[in-house]
Amino acid sequence: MTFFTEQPITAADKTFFQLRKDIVEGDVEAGSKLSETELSTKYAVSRAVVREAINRLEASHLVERKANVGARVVTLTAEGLLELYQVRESLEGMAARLAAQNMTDHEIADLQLLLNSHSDKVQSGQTYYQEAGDVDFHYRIILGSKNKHLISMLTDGIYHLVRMYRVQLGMSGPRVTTAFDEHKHIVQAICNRDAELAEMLMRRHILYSKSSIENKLNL
Amino acid sequence: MTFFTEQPITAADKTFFQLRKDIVEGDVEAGSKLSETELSTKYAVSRAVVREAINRLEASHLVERKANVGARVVTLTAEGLLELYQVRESLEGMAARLAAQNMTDHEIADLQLLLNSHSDKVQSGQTYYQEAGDVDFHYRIILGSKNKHLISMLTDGIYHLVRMYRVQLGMSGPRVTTAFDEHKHIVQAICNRDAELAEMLMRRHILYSKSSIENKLNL
DNA sequence: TACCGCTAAATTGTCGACAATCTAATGTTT
DNA sequence: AAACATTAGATTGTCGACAATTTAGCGGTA
Repeated sequence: MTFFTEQPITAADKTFFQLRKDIVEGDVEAGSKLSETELSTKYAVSRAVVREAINRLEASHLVERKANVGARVVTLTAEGLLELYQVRESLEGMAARLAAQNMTDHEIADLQLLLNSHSDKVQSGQTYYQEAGDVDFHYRIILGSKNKHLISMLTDGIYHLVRMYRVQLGMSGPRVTTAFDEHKHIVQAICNRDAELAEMLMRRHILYSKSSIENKLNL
Repeated sequence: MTFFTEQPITAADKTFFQLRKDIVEGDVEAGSKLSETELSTKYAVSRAVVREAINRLEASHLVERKANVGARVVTLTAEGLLELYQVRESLEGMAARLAAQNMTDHEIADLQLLLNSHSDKVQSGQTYYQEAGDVDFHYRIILGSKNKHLISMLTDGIYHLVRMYRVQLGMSGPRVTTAFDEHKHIVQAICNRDAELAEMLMRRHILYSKSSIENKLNL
């Protein structure tokens, strides 16, 4: 998932996006070492751009780096999932609250349209589009918060990690049917400009989402 | 303020820390352009390490970068301050809640010792150490949350920006006397393992802190 | 005068080579 | 045999040079 707003300019951009995709989708194994020379031949660029890409991945918390030693892809653990969803619950709850205050009427109307299109797809059983739709839904609310730091922390940092857990633990999409109703209620709260309710519903929604993953993992 | 846990290894580390300090303390003006060649001569390193330092500063949200154009130090605005404290309130509130759950008894005892030493200094009117003490206080609670993502977001990202606002807007330290009492109550809540209260008190504490800055700025 | 294209200077992006550091294997000593 | 020192290989860190892009100034044209 490369968010539609960000498009690569330099070679370092392209390498970063590609490498991030490969990591999130598991083509580069979790926990594996990232050799700079190896990657530079693999992606046909110089070591300098690979280094820049790795630096950005480190800032995204997708790899960990030690000076004079190298970078490794993060490993997925149950504690990591717990910590991740703790901050996600707090941040996205806040995003929903701010979105209820700051989204324009037009943006809210668009959000409802998005939800309706999802409704059609859910009823016709197209689970394939569900994940992208879910990401899109959350993404719009995050942007709707209009808070630069919040947006950056979630879209640059947290979200790709969330996706990494989802993809690699074999959850093609979130709980399809029930999650849709939760989305609906959140949008309703935002539409009513009920900030506190929107936050609470979003927090609960993410809590459910975490439980769903945990159950499938029998942690 | 360079946190005591992080010590520079490579030249890029040193340059990053130095440049961050210069930006936060205003020696490099807010909004000014960061010329790579200029900085490389100034700090006596190659452009490559300057580029890496700038990349990290970008990840810290202290500079903004545009491809093929360059990097500029962020500008301080009233909206920026509002957005910053919104996320700070949420994140540090969360940190206090988790700290009440996850800090060891020993860590809590240490925190109380720190507070006592502050008490002495406040009574003897040593406002000079107040800011460092305040940072240290918040820093320990953040670490006490034991949540890797939360720690990283606050110490790597948010905190240096907060300090940049404080320093450049001429607030040598936070509201000395009243803030100390607030700290005391927060520690008390943590000591009682009262997570909800700790969160609430921390949020309020930060809210007051924001108001204090806003008043001094007559925004 | 205002607008457009062009050129030249300056700046950023990329590259390959060299230096510094770590790692692992080998050999040495107790 | 175990612990330590040494050394060779590989990997990361740093550097200066070149390529690509942007920016600003100049001249030309409507």
